[in-house]
Amino acid sequence: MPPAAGDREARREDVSQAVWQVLADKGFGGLTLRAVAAAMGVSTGLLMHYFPTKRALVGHALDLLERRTAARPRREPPAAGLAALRAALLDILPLGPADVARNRIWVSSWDLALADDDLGAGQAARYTRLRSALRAHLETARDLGELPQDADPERLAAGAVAFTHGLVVQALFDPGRFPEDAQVALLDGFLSSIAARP
Amino acid sequence: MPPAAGDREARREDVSQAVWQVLADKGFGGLTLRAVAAAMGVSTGLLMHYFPTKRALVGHALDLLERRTAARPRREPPAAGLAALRAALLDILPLGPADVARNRIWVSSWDLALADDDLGAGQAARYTRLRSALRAHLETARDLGELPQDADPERLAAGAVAFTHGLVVQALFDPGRFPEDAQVALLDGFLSSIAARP
DNA sequence: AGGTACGTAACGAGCGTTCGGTATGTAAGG
DNA sequence: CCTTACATACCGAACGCTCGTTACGTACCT
Repeated sequence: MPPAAGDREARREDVSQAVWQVLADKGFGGLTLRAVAAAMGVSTGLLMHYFPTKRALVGHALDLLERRTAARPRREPPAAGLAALRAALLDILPLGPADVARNRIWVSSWDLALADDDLGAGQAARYTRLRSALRAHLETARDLGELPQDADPERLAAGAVAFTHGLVVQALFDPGRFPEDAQVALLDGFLSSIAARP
Repeated sequence: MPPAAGDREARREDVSQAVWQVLADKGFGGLTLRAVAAAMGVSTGLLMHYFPTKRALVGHALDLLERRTAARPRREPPAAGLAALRAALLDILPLGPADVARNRIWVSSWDLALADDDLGAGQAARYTRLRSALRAHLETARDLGELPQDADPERLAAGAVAFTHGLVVQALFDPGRFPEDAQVALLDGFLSSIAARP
């Protein structure tokens, strides 16, 4: 049996965490193997021991970030429909330091994703998945009478994604102007604007 | 008198255009002086003749892109208020190839801007300027009765910027799913959702 | 013993930048 | 009008550095 067998995947996760740290700090322009190794206090040789190439190392870090994001603790939706949509969107916004770092990494990755067909397709697929998850909440909301009966859930889902991610970008660049309560107020304003009015 | 005096700034613009071309094609990760020189069919020596450093070259290209964007021909607002807001937002969306390239460059620049304090502050200032331009239209719209009387123009401006730029990002990654008419339909849906209802 | 887990050192490529050289033009001197 | 002087415009090669990657050595575990 190889020594410390089960640790191998754990080490790869450690490396990915260091990648996240460097990315959140310096962006993709400053992401070098030496910087990642320095962030871990190890040598670049270790990195190449666990990943065949830099691309694989970055790919694993982004994949793992997505899986961790999907599996992270979420807000309990207090009710179905619009309340659940609100909870899902609040989970996206950069309201805490961890969310800021996560969003920063995704926004930074767009430069690479727009130039690399594979990564670009992955990003597009992520958006499609997000829209269909939100669409479920919007369909429920419509059936509950929280939306106009003629509302188009797919279009509203795309709009909700647009609004939320556009807010993410503004908040990342100007956190002073978009503190937690300002982001929540903007989101609530958007949600009440799409809601059916009495 | 120096020979061909007035041409100097024109050459710097030529270089900046080549920078745009490389950025739209390969992103910041592929932006090298050799790539820019190759796109112009000149040597890297020429680039250093007109710019002291790569950072200055990139800075000039982004500055010039912003000025060109501000001075580009715009849609005639058919009326004041919401119609003017609609025209302004349509001018932002990637509805044609030129707008796609321009937006692609800005989105790509976010990786650099999030890591560089100067560029980040510039991006934040751009957002502030855009919001206040849109706020003017929203104030007019409110005064015209197109919005609820208690509408908050600054908050709505931030929301409109968020919606529009979030849509830009989705459209860049999935142009097949967001053709021109889909983007316009989404925008019109957003605008009618914030409008006062009869 | 032998395979795993590293560290250390080095390689070749590509980067931003520097340097010397050449061509071209204007400006001044005779 | 021709010559000299000098700045500008640009090229091609090269420098020093950093990058991703490779090769090799060593310690440890089984």
